[in-house]
Amino acid sequence: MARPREFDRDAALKAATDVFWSKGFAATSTEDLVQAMGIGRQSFYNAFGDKRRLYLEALEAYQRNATSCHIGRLTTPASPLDGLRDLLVGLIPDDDALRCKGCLGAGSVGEFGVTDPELMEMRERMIAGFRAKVIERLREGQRLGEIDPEIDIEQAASFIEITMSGLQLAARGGAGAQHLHALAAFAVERFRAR
Amino acid sequence: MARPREFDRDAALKAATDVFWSKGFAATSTEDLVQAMGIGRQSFYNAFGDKRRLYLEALEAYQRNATSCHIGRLTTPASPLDGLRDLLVGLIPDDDALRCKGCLGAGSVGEFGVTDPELMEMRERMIAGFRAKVIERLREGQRLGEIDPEIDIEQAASFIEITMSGLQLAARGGAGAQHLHALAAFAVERFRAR
DNA sequence: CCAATTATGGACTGATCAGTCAAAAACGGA
DNA sequence: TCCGTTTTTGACTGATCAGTCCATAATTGG
Repeated sequence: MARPREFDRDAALKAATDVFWSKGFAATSTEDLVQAMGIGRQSFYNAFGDKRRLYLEALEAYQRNATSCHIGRLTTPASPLDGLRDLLVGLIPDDDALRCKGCLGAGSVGEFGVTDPELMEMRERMIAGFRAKVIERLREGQRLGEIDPEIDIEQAASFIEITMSGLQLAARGGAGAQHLHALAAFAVERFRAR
Repeated sequence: MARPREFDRDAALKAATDVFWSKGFAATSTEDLVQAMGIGRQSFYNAFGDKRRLYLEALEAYQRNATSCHIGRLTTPASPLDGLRDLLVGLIPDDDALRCKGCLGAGSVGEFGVTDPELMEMRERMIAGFRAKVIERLREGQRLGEIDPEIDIEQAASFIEITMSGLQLAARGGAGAQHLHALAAFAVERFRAR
């Protein structure tokens, strides 16, 4: 029907995601973006709307992928406690350049806080399914006697969430992989029944 | 000798701190700042250098004050575990508007990551004394039998640090005061000897 | 091969950015 | 009172911001 686009939309989105991930929304210019994406300015606006829409789309895709990876690590091991440990340890890449980018989702919370309703809605939507899986695994852990039976599951789930945030912010701040891996294991160990 | 300045430098710094705290560095314009500080543009540059220097000065004062408050709460109670709980619970203001600003220090880590050596140096300088106090209190807790003797103190201190970050990021994201207070208590309870 | 449609490249927009300049104003010391 | 020093005020700078316009190019269905 018409001229097809010359660039790979997904690849461009990925490139844009990396820029937002490293620099945040406000510090990223549209010039930064079109440069990194390797496309023209008009193609940018044609394909992605505007800077804000692109950010939302990048964040959504990032979160969807991240959540899926998290759930994979959480649910793969036979032992629930192992699953929780894999979840937390897996947040922290060994590669320095990657690790010190932190988490785009956490960055978004830090940058926008409660000021953007659309972002808050996205966060809630993304967290719900993940949290349910964590709760499931925690219950299983208690049933198997791995996890302290006196622990409140809902609170434990929230605790896992803030531990994830804390780890990711520490990673963004330059903390070492080994240190953070040990810390992740330490956190999970606090749940073990004795 | 010369014309004295008409505005209160400390008050202006406080006003600027609030803007950076709410909006972050990049999203704050110098116009925002002079507006909030209630001073003229040239007075701004005379008294504070430039936007970046002002940010550094605001962050330094903020951190110094915050750290001092943290140490106060940590060390006041007779029981080390109570001190640790007061430390974490005290991070979370009841006032919604204040709480959802989160922590300027955490915001700075999120915004700049490892990209700014001067900020990293400041972070390390600020954390050192505080961390020492936490370690002291943890040791005391173990000596008194309040804290699980099998816990590694260095890791526990790091764990307290990332829990603080996690709580503050959650607060910035809009989490409720009651919820976060309970979570703070939950985290400390993971240390208790049984 | 033409018409309709979409993509592309590059110039362009007004707004806002951080920071500066120059002149007037306000003070203390002589 | 007048001088030297600093603050204040408001206009101004070039750069960069996000986003648009338009002419040209490439494609497919008819």
